[in-house]
Amino acid sequence: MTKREDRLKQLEQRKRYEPAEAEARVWGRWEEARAFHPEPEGDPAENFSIAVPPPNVTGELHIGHALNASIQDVCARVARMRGRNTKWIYGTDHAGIATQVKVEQQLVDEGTSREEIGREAFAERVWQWREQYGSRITEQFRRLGASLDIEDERFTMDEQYAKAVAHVFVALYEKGLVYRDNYMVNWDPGTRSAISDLEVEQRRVEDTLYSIDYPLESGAGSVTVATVRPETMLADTAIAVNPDDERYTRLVGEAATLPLVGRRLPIIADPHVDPEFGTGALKITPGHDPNDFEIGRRHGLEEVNVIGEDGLMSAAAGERFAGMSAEDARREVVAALREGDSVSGTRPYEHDVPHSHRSGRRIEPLISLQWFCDVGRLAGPAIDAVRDGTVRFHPERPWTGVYLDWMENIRPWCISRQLWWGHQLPVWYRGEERYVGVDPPEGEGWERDPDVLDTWFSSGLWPFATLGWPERTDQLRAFYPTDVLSTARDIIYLWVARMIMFGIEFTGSVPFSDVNIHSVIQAPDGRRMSKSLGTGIDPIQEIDEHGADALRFGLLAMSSTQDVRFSAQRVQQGRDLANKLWNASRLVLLGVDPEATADPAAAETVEDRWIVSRLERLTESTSGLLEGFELSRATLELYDSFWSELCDWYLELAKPRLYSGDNAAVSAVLLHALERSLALLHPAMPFVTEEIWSYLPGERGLLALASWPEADRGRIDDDAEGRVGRLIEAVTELRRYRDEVGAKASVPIPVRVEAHGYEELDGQLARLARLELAADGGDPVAEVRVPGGAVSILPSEAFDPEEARQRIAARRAKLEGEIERLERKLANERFTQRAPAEVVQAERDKLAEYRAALDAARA
RNA sequence: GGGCGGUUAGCUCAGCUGGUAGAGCGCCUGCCUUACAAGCAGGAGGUCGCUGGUUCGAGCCCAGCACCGCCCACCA
Repeated sequence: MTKREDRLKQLEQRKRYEPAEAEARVWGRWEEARAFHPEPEGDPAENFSIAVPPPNVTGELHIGHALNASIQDVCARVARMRGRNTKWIYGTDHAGIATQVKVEQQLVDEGTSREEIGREAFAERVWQWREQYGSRITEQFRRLGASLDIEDERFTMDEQYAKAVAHVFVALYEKGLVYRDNYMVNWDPGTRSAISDLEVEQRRVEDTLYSIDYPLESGAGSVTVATVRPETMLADTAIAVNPDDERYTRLVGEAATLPLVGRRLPIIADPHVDPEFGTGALKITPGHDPNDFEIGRRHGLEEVNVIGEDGLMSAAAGERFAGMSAEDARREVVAALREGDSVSGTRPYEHDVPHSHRSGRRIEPLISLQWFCDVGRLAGPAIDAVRDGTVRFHPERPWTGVYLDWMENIRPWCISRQLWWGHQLPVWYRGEERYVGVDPPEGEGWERDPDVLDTWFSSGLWPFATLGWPERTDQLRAFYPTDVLSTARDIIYLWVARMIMFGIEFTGSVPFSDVNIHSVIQAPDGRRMSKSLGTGIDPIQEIDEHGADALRFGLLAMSSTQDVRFSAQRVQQGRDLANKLWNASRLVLLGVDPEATADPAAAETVEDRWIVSRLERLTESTSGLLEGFELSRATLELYDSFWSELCDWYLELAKPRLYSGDNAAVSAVLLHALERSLALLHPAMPFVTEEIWSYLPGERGLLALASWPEADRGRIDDDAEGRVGRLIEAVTELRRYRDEVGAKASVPIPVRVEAHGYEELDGQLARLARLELAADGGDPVAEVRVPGGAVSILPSEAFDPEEARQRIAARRAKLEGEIERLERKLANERFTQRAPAEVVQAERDKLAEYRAALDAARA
């Protein structure tokens, strides 16, 4: 037995596609060939590169990662097949807060804490954690078939990467774009760190709104203010009213006395105050409220801090309250005010309150000494790049607008974090001296700033820092700028915008030209998919059950431009398609002439020309859809064409010739159709297509490295498409007739074809519709309209004539209804006069067709 | 408070520049037809959220309303 015969025997025995077994083997072949590891040759214009959004090192692949990986893999595989030197940049993110929290939890479980073991030991623990779990996500990407350059893995805390981060910080500092300032920040009591505006989320909260009377200094009564946070009154430094509020005009310039504290509070006028709210008088607490902070700076007010970074009341709160938690202080302050009879009212009050996205704790606005990045000055070129199309969002609407709106109103970014895991600031202090530099300062006595950078600061450098920037490496020269970035919408501001800003600022070019924003996949019941809710779906489990190709197909098919619910049926559809591909391939490969090779030019019949033509159209359309990132449409169209056209029609049409002695031509066409289908489906379903590819005759390399088909318009054949199209319609009509009149499946019906256009196809018509062609045979008992005429049904025992009569009556009724509708439409002068001539003509043609059909149905 | 998106067959979703609605799954009927029962053939099922408007003609355009969801926002 030759090797080839052995392979075919194997194929014959494998009646089902078993993904688990095939996938491991196929991955091995790719890896052995180092198919996804490019050499840094050529230039970015001819090469293709795409940087994966780096997952958290300690994380696991979730369904969103799986979708995004499928999308990026389609892009990478198509580019690779097009012969472009393709690099899909791989790596993970140190994910400051998220990782630190996990490791801290581990320490707590061991009965210790990060404070106890110290900063250095803590960092070591995190690195250990990474060693332990860092490879898990890589393995998961493998299972999915993602053609990442896994050999060349990066990590945002790598030494080289850290150097890039420090370099950027220092450069921005030297330009004055990074600075240290005492400013109001979002303090997260949970992580005990400042966080940026983007890490804050609003939550609906039930509070109590207290009305408090502040006596006027003049002794002439009091001013009543409203607050949900009475404990902050201890830090009040003014009372503000609206300048147009006539009730208070007289009081502006006077002062009130702060109860419990005795501080003198000037009464000031500021347009921020809404006269409609409460009494129209607002207590101003510049130290603990972002609005009041702004008002305070406008009016040069004193900034008092009564709540510390530990969440406890500070000494400035006074002896009575110092050391209490803010919550305790609230109760005590209210009690004290009540003693003084200063509380004039309370009412329940529901409003939005900022919370930490990370810890879930209520944000404590504080004035704190932090580092900021003046992104406003980096935004200009990043806005222009999107405006002029250098960077394009897909879909363009609404994301271009979303991006631009945010960028145009961008505010300073607080970049320092009071954490231990992350890029420590390259800043040192010695007394009043400050040193900022990539390398540590010379000399004794320098102390390094303990803060680390916001994780998104380092992520913002991802597309170029992964390639070795700021060194001018071969990788950078070959693959930067990258081509595509794909992500969900939730990190457009956090990540995408910052990459564009940093990319332009530091490399002089945008980091990518196309940004694909994909769906967010929700749980099947419409809730958010999340581990804590128990609504998550594990992609690896899906792969175990249905295969990677099935999951990939399902995800690509279900995603679109809007959020979608996870659809198990789509995954199943993918599994079915993989199996269908497998079995259709068995039919072809086991039946084909052993000497044959794929050749569309071998087409000898109209149906051969038809499938060749259809495949060219499919090729053209698939390429177009993929270029426009319409992956869902592309995937579903491929499914439909392969299943309905190639399998349901062409394979059935080809069978008689395939099984005849003279099957050389049909073999060549079948192999062509199979090769073309495998190539087009490979980016979406790489495993099964690669597996089948290995069974094709002849010496051939990997499908992953084969060339992407280019549509040949010269092979598009309108005549063949028209004729086979009519054949399909006729067969369907006749099958429906058979079914309706209850003809037994196994008994052919005698007929006489009285239609033109079936010259080379009447044999196929008879076979597929199970007819017996007769030249004569007496008077027909019925007629079935088919394109180009009718098929007369001759008397036989194949069905019940009464059934047939009823069917004809029903058909006549339907046709009469249609005719009436069209007649009415065409009698309407406003339609015939105003509608375009071709539309009117089309309606007339349709009417004529229906009338002819009705006429024929009289038989 | 501002903005964006959704509402189409029992379920999940398509529907490009307006010309009498599509897919998968599910359902019904008939088939183990030698690639595939994870299959084949046929079928039923929709007043396209509501109300107006523009148009010869609206799922598609305009206005308003209802419900659902998301994003942004410094009214205590």
